[in-house]
Amino acid sequence: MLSANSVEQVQTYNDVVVAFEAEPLCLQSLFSKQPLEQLEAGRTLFFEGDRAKHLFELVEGVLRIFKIMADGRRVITGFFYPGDLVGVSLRDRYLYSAEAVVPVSVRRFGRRAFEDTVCSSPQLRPQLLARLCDEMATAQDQMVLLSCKNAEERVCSFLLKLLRRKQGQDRSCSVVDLPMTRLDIADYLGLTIETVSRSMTKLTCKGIIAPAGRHSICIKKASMLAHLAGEGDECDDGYSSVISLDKARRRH
Amino acid sequence: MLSANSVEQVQTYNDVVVAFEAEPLCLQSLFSKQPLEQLEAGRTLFFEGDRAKHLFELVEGVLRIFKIMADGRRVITGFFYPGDLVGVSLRDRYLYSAEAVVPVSVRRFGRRAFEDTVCSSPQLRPQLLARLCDEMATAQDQMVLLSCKNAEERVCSFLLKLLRRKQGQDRSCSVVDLPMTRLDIADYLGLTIETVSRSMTKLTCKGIIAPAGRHSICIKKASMLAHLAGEGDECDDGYSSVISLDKARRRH
DNA sequence: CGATTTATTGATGCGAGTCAAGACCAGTGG
DNA sequence: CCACTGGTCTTGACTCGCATCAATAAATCG
Repeated sequence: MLSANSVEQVQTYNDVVVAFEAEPLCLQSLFSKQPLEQLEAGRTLFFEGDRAKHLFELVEGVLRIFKIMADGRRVITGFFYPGDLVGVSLRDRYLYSAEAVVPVSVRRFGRRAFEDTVCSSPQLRPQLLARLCDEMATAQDQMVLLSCKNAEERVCSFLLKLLRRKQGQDRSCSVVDLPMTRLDIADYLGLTIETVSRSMTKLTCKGIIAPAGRHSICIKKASMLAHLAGEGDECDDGYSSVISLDKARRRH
Repeated sequence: MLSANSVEQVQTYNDVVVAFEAEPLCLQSLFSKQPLEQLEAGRTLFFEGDRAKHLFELVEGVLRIFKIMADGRRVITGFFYPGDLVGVSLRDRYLYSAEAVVPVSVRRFGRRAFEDTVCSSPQLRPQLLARLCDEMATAQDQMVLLSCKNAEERVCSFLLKLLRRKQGQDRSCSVVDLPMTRLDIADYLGLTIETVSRSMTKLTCKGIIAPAGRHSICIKKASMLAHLAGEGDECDDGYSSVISLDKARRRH
């Protein structure tokens, strides 16, 4: 298995060179020749605190990324979906644990080799930076959500994010699936399962969503969802921020 | 002013070359020859959404980093202190606004030049990655705080962080100053000023802290503070996380 | 010194957590 | 096929922490 890995490694490096000359190279292509690894639902890919020897490309399935607090509470800091790279933002140890929500397949790549390859390529370097910045932006969005959105807004934000991801690949499809459990969603949104459940019931009553089995829902009114998510017209320019300083100091 | 800047730029590049050959080079040294810029308290360094043309080294003072939501609410995602680099985790636009909490002095550096210089230096590259990972780790800690800590734990965590920063430079000094207002603290911790105030009063009554003027406090019992912050023995190994899954599903 | 901003303290209400019961599923095996 | 079982989800009743509203008190500044 180890020797097989070495062979793959060489092939990958060849690919890099070829791609470097001809086609536009992307970070994922580094992984493309690595063998697929399967992980059944509920299994752990790596633990928080473990030495971070590898990065992973998630090929299929969904991962949950979480920390366990001293008192046993779990905080899910994110979900990863096919195409995502897991572990780009780490030093020598994993900052979090990663578990398979559903059966998962990943490709593995040595962190050191990854960094070396990326750093030596003027094409890949900015892509790595961009990835990190995206992660950072996502983390900040989550902080905003946790700081000052109420239960309904949180659930709407979550559903909206899933919808947009779905529509990125298949426009005009408004059925999103929720592979994770209610407990996963609750731990991600900083709520309890009961509150998540109640919020979704409320949205169903309003006709904004319609349940389609336990692990998928149909978005009936995406615009309403966006409105309720509190992500309305993101007025991010300087003037608006100055103006709004004397406005609402309310929390909910 | 512009021409003066250009001259400084050249000197900086010379420095880079010299340092590259001789002494251990750090990211801050890139800024060392840039002119100091002053910013009075309350002034904005840059706005969320502006084109990110520069990075900044904070030389003196404190910055608050925040986003304004559509309804006018403000979320402070972090504070920056002397020695910090502002803007390392950004694409082409600032993700947040930055304001001076107190009079501030910064050095400015072109983002493009910064990235080019850093990427071409094998010494600086890992430092940049490390910075980004630190930012990411900080953001995740904040997400944990916002997800499942109560008011008192949040305030304790905040004070503890300030204490540790202080002790990093001056051990055995237990008086930390709070240059920011209660409103800043509240917007950072996802609370209201009243709750922040009440929490600190409670800590005072317990003899854990003692107010020393409005903008500084004395930490009487650092260990108690750490305990109340809920950051006790961070049991981060894999086994503990498995064990604790069936434990407490409580939030406060 | 008053004027204004900022912080503290108190009274009250609401949103979400908690506790508990029941519904809706898979599976599994009789 | 149905009964049984363990797990997940929903719904209801109640509680409590923190937000809200309001009134002082303390600090800062012209």
